[in-house]
Amino acid sequence: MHGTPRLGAVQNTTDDQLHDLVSDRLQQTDLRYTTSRRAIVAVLSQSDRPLTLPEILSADTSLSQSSAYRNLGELTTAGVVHRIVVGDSFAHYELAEDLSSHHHHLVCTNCGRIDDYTAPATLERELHRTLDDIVEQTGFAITAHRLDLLGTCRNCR
Amino acid sequence: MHGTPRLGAVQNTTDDQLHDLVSDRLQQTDLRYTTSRRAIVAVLSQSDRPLTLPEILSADTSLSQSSAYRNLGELTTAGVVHRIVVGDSFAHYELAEDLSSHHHHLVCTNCGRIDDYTAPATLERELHRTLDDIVEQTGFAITAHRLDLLGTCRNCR
DNA sequence: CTCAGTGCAAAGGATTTGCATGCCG
DNA sequence: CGGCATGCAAATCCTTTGCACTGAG
Repeated sequence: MHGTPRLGAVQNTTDDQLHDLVSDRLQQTDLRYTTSRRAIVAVLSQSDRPLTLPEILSADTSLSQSSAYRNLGELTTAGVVHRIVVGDSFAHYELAEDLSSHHHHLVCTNCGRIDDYTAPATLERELHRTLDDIVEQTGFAITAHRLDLLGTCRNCR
Repeated sequence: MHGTPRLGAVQNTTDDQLHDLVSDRLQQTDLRYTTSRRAIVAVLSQSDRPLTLPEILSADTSLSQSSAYRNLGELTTAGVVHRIVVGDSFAHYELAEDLSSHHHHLVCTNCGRIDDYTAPATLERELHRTLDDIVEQTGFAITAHRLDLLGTCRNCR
């Protein structure tokens, strides 16, 4: 995002590079990169949209619910995973932006599905300009922005 | 928002105008504009930021929890109230945009507080241009957008 | 061996709902 | 009077946590 990118951030990684990077990041907090944590990261990296816990579990049936929740929590703390909360029902999880790429979300207000989309550079540029202004105007220290587009997805129309 | 504004939308209403408008909108679904519903609307209209249920209850101690939840739900269905879900913990509620004005939110990731802010016209213009593009590119029917700025509020710094 | 990780089952917490009562139209 | 509204208490449901067990280093 704006500001200094995290050390080791990458845009296009191979699977191996991704896992090495995650492994490093976990070790900084004395966390092991276990089989199930690796499985979660693999599932998320193979998806083109944020997934719910049930979706993650059914993508890899070897995972157990409570550990998946626990590991998602730790991966989130370690800056590997990003948690998205939209409505009620399940939260969505995706890889952190610096392990994937900067993007925004299309949120279906009918079924809750979330898709990724990348905003045009012109918009992002204008956005960043505005963010700088706001930092000056308000006492707010902005660390991230989120541009969600709400509507009805193709399936629900 | 973009598209046709709802009939009866206003930017600057007196309290009376607001309540009349809400009353009309409720009657269209055979809902009465009762004392407690009016109280909720009054609390929200007097706030310059979205409020949680505990905040609403403490702003008007005559309200009871379950009825407040139920009424907020009905007001939301009737298009009078907008529900904002950010993290876990409590949801936030505000008057619908066409009863207040188009704005976005500064979300404190530390204490959960949400403040309103109005984006510059240039940004909104660019944003709308992008939205139109996206509607064409994806099968997504966009009904609203949400630009949240995440960071740390003045109190938490 | 040690200590983090796992998984089951139980607990938590915001929100919803069943139901008997109250009250507006 | 009839039906929506209310409020208490109980139920829901996603998520977290306690605890005993397992496994990697």
